[in-house]
Amino acid sequence: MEQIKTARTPTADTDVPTQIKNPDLVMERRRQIIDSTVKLFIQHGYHKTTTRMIAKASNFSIGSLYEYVSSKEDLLYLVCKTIHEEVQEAVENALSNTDMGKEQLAQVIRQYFYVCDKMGDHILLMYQVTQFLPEKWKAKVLENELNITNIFINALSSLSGKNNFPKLDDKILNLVGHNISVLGQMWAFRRWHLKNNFNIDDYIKIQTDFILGHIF
Amino acid sequence: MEQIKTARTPTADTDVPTQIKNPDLVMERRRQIIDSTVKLFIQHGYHKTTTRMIAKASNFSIGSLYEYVSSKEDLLYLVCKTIHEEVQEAVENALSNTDMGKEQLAQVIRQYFYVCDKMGDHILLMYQVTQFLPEKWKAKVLENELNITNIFINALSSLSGKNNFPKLDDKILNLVGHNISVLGQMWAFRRWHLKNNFNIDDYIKIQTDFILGHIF
DNA sequence: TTTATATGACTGAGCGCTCGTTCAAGCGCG
DNA sequence: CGCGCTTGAACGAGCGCTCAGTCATATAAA
Repeated sequence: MEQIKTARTPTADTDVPTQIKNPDLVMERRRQIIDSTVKLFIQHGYHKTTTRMIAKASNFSIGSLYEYVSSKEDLLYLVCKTIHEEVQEAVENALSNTDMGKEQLAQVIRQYFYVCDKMGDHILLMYQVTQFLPEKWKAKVLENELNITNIFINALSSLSGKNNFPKLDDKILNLVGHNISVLGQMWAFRRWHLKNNFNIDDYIKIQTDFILGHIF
Repeated sequence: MEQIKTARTPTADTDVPTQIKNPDLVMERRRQIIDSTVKLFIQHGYHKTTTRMIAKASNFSIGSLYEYVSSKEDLLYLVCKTIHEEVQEAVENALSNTDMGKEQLAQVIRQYFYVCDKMGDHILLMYQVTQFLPEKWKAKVLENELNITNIFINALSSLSGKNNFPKLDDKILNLVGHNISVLGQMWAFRRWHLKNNFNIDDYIKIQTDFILGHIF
């Protein structure tokens, strides 16, 4: 089975317009802005965070904020994109160049679940906030989400039929990939219950057994 | 393992205050209001749905609306509660009185997944909207969510160690119950991708294999 | 070096508008 | 009349976003 391409996003955010001429300045300032905005969105949610709060937290005037970003919705998109980039990078780092085996897959899962633990607030934020994106941005964000899931699907399919693993249908591999994605995120969005009963290592152990149990 | 109690909610909504004296009238009118509100929330989301829209859709004046419900947030709570009641009832109906076996569990899962399919919009709404509840209501809603999950956990534990099924740790059963819950909901909140690749029966088949594969 | 001019990042008062909520007045029935 | 219920105009807090203006710095001319 051929690998699904994961479209890599350019580091520059050319898709969101700005009034400022100097591109380096745009990068730097947007960093500041996005960082403060993520914190505020996590703390107060999207709607209760005002553009004035964002400006203040990033040490700008509102006017200045709107030189770097053309609307609150565009800013939301930048936030989502940044979070996805961070998750994707972390998971890709867990992929070794060595052949994929059962143990390597477990490693990737572990790494991903650790990211979900570390970035729990961010994952929750994504779930809460995607709905407010205008359609054009929403499509991009779902594409990014799919890119991450595809990492798992590719990992799975690269060991399907190899060694002593059964050759599995693409549909099944696809769905299992999604399951891995979602079971990681579940640690974030059900933490109100899970954290009372498990620590992250318990969770990883049981879920890895759960996932691998079926297939092998 | 003893069954976890699923606290049954009273049908009357005594927790949300009203100005109207006649309780039957309150029940009837609130039904109307909640029904229209669910539709509007699904269509436009919580914030873009105005109280005026709600009033108009339920054939009330805004003033009247506020006689039956004390705030938009309270109304949101009633909506969430109603949705949970509907899901819970449907799943409980799938529980037969006969002893739980592998096939019975599969039936419960199937029934639940069908509910998730039918109520996809509602499930999505719950995910989008819980965050806007004031703390006191949020706790209640999460409790209701847990009640539904506990149905699965109880079903699982009632066949743990029986017949030729392995005796499993409570922690594992607990987590698998949550997995069933979430994998059902996943059909709703990832439908933007899943519906392109599966129909609900494919989905149920593969996911049931996935879930049962680990345990037995 | 000094002076004039141009550039563009930055400022914040304020505009236009929306929305949740209230309340004084009205209505119909016993 | 009194009571229960209904009405919708009015309120005012709060929001995203704009734009006329300031000021530090770069460049050009004298």
